Amino acid sequence: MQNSQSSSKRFLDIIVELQSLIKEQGIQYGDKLPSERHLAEKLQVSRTAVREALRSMELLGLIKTKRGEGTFLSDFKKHQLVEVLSTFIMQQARSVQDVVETRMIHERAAITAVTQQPELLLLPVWKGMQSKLTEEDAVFLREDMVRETIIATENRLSLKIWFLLKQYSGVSFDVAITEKEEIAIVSELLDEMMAGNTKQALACYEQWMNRVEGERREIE
Amino acid sequence: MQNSQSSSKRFLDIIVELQSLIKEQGIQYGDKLPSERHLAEKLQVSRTAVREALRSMELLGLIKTKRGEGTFLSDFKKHQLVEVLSTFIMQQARSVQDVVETRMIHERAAITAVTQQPELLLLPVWKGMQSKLTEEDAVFLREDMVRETIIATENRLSLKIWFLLKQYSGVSFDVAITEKEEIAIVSELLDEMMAGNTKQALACYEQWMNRVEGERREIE
DNA sequence: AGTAGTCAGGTGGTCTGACCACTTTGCTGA
DNA sequence: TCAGCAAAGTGGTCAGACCACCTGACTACT
Repeated sequence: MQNSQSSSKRFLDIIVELQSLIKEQGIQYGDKLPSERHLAEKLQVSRTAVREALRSMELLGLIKTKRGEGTFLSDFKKHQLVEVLSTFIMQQARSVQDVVETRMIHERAAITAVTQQPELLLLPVWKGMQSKLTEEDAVFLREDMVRETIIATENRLSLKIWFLLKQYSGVSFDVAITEKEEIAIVSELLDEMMAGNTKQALACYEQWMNRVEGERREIE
Repeated sequence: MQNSQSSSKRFLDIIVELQSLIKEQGIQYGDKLPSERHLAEKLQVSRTAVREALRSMELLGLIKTKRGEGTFLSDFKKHQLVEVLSTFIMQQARSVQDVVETRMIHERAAITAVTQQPELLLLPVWKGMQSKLTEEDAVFLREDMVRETIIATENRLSLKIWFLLKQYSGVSFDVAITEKEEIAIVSELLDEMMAGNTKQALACYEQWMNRVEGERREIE
């Protein structure tokens, strides 16, 4: 993906050039990169500009630098990850709806996974949730409930993605639904989950989301 | 000169100092930061060093710079996004299995979404896939098939996440299943999808994955 | 021969001072 | 009054200079 802005971001161009250079020369992970001075000459920019690009890449974990020795290409997979993620971040999510929808994808998947693995239903967390439901405030319920569900799946990657999406999409779960209603729905969801009824649990979830959504429409 | 033996990464220190400075002065998202020259003087470092730190932060989306105007603290949500992302990136996914499973989460979600939206089933892509199935190699089938499905959902974020997960988990889809078998399964999956049978389509998908997985175990 | 010491060259880390391009501000003069 | 312009301030870039550190070759002594 070319960023194609009015090219005010020189150091971004340099990063791109650097990556294609790495590809061309077949530099492997752990190998040494050309020195800053050589890169500056090769790319026809100042060493300052090269360094700004390198420092950015270093902060992202793409490279590692050792004083007196040189700059080394870091691990492969981090590389790919960061590339796409950072591109996405720069371009900004096209719509908030994408973020919300993707978050819900992970939430549905967690509910499905938990209800289909009987051993996960024996975890003490669920009973704790049930008792809390009758006592406490409903404001944090959603967060706790879903988080615990995803934690139960033991997929840390999914958990992290969900976590960041949640922060990104913001939290505004206090309108358009009363606490009583929400408690009722969540309680039903929890019951269905513990009963191992995937379909019914998902239905509860959808109902819940329908009540809760719609308030975030004019955020952007 | 009070540096530095212990942590030779000056620009990292500067980032930390910058963030505490932001906190102290109560700078809000969207507010203007002190100019590079002022920061250099305040932190008792050169403007070069300040710039290296700022460029790193910019690549992470923490700040935005406008020539002739100044440097601005970026939006809150992006901030969180990047923070979590970078943490994740640094720590590395715990296991390859997480990545595979998360990828499959997105794939299942796409299949479900498409089969439940009749208008998406009218897209010409599917018929194109069907005809290709009888002609070409099966090697790229999986990739094409799944990608088109996710594209059809029009969730760009999910697509990007899937794309990076795919790269991350690597591709080794040519063993443990013959081309003929794979074509048969994919063909069935496609048929079920076009018929709008969510459940059957997902069942096909699971069957497919079961045949294809298991070969990637000793990659890492 | 083998070892310790020295030294030159390369590397990243930092700094200085100087331009450039751009925006805002405010002053000037008609 | 207000259009126009100059100055100041900002980020963007550059060249050149040190510094701290590492490596490797060379030297000199044992």
